[in-house]
Amino acid sequence: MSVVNEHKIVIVDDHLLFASSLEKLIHTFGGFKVLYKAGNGAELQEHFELNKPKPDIILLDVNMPVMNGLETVVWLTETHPNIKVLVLSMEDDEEHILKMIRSGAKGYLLKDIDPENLKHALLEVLQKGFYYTEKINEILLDIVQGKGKPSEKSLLKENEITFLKLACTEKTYKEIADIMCLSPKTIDGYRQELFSKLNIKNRVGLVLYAIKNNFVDV
Amino acid sequence: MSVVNEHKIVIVDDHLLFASSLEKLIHTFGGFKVLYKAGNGAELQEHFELNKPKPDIILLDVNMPVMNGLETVVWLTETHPNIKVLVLSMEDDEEHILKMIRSGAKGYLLKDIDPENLKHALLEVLQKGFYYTEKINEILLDIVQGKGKPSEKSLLKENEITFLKLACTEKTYKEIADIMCLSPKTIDGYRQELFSKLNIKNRVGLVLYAIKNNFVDV
DNA sequence: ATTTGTAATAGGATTTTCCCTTTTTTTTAA
DNA sequence: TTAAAAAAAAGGGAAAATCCTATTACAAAT
Repeated sequence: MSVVNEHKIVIVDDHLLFASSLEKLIHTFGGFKVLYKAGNGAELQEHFELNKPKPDIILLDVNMPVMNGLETVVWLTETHPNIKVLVLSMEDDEEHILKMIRSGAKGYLLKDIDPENLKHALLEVLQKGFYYTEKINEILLDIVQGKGKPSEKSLLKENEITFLKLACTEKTYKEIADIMCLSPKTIDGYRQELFSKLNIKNRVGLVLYAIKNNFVDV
Repeated sequence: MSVVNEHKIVIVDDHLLFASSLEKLIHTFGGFKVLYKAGNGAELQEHFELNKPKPDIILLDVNMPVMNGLETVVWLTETHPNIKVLVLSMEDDEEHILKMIRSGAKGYLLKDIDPENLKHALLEVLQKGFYYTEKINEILLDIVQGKGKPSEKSLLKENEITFLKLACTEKTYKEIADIMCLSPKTIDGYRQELFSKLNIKNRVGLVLYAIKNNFVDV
């Protein structure tokens, strides 16, 4: 395979060891070349600003410091729509998957896949423009059919989510109201609404729910 | 390098993609051979029972299903003390690090290290029998010197831990008092003591602390 | 027997949370 | 533009949580 025909890949992952290892793996596939690696979205932007050659595919991690996967895919979709973004993640929940795909990711791969699977995904995304694993397809299908939890997150409104996140701190509701520039009474309303929606009794329930559903990190 | 002189490695990680990639990386080091990979401790045991050749070094992930890193390292230390276990983890908190090292791990590497660093670690562990990164060394030193939190868990008394766990439910303190067969005022005492010890302000802080420190599962 | 230390408990005040209902404001849609 | 819906805000009260300072019970040490 001549150099000009090699497909260009960039890896964005804060785990250097994984990124470097992955690079070696991809080289064994043949036909692919890893241009460079970036530790997060911000680093990727820096590379782009230096006018380095642009990749055909970006393999993107979700959990990263500074500029995470979601922010990165949003930025990429806006500025470089031709680059195919394949998300590489350990999270297999609908929340994450949906968010990334909605934001423009062309595929979502779990990190426990077979190497051959990755190779296949790379080829598919070049050929068809997208690639979803069976598992991801199932989840997507469930959602389309209204089964499953159609992104339970959509059950919550924007402000409710903001409140929910703040409720997972040691701030009082009054302080939360200040931060959100709303009346404490409005916050009390959100609280009540969430208790009812989520069928919980108190703020501890709120915190547990938020953590279980990845609204906040522990 | 002749085959007989190659150092034998086994990778235990549930992320097949990472394990496979890492294998390729290690092959580029030269002098090392990955015998096989296992998805968790139980799989590793199966391999061992088949009387396959034993590795010199095991690269071990912490978070795995079925049989996790800690259980695996405990088992390995008991049954195969000659095999050097290097932990590969994303968790950089003292809890995890200490637990693994106390259980017999010969080194603890974070997954964001440089590939050269891994090579160095592999060589060191063979030569010296152990390898700790600077960061890990610092943490260990802090603990030896009594600084840091020497396993904060011991800081909490039995009853305080019981209360802490119950505080992570939607029960009121009165209900918790009933469950523990103590006066609500005693519970209030535990509460106050924990707030002071852990430097937190309210029950949310209690819940967050308990989850972070694995007193409860989410 | 007395001191000492610790766990359990109490009193009492204040703040925060929680609950139910209603009103005002803003947005959306007809 | 007007009616309907949604979001924000409020009143008022009860329960729970928080805080600070004692006091009692009991075992260990002197």
